[in-house]
Amino acid sequence: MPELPEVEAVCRKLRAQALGAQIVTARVLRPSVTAPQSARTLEKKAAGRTIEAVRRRAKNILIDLSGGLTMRVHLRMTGNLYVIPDVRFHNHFTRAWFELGGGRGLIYEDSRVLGKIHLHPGSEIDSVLKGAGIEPLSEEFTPEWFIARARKSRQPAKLFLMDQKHVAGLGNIYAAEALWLAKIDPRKPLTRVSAPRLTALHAAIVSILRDAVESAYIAYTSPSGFAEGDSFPVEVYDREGEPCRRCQRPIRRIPQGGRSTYFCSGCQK
DNA sequence: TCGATCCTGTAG
DNA sequence: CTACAGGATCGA
Repeated sequence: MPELPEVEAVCRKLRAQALGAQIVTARVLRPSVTAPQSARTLEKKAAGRTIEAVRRRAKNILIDLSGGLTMRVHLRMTGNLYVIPDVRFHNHFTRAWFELGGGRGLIYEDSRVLGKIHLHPGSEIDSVLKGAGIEPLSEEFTPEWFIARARKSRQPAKLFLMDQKHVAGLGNIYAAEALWLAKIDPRKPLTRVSAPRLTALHAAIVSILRDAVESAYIAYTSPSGFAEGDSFPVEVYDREGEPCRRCQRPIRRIPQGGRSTYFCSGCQK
């Protein structure tokens, strides 16, 4: 579920619902979620603190707590974090819950339990996140920056986009979508892509992420409270064998870095 | 740069 | 049953 847009949407919603709330009790149902940190320590240290801010850096959700502690949540593949009216009604995929004032619940659910919840002193956060690449929706992410960076890597385009140390936040879906929009072959190193086309890729990344944040936010704000999957209109992802909407040739699926890459070999050169 | 690994659910 | 999953890390 989560790439940058979904993580951003989760943050926005948490801000609207949990800012200023106190964590009355914390409970970790699956200790592997906090490993290598101690689940009991998180339970003890989070209890009694107030949620002062909710921020996002790369795909990390940063929840600043009173007393100078920050709870860092990484959703990985199947994690989700949201508020429910009554903490007692969490489902069986819940791996940790936090009782908020008034009996509401901040729920961390994660069917595959690949995600993480870690506690850090506020002073430690910068060093923990220092490996994360540039924020693609920030002012600093310019075409010039992107072209310079792309020229330094010989990775295939798709792997470059998914490598969090370059640009933070793109995942398997939006990396493929951006390459389709910019008409770039995912196997081709960006060192061999022209500057105009890299500029197009930069623009594709920004516009896709912007749109996807809105789609994800709308999906999460839908009547059900939170939604499974958003309605962002994908052009290639999970469309193997279906016709490319530009040139009608069938979308292909190939393995790259142990993941599936979807693309159109007709118009992505 | 590839493969295995973390863990569980679901689709074919 | 097998394959695969919107992520990231580690060792060969």
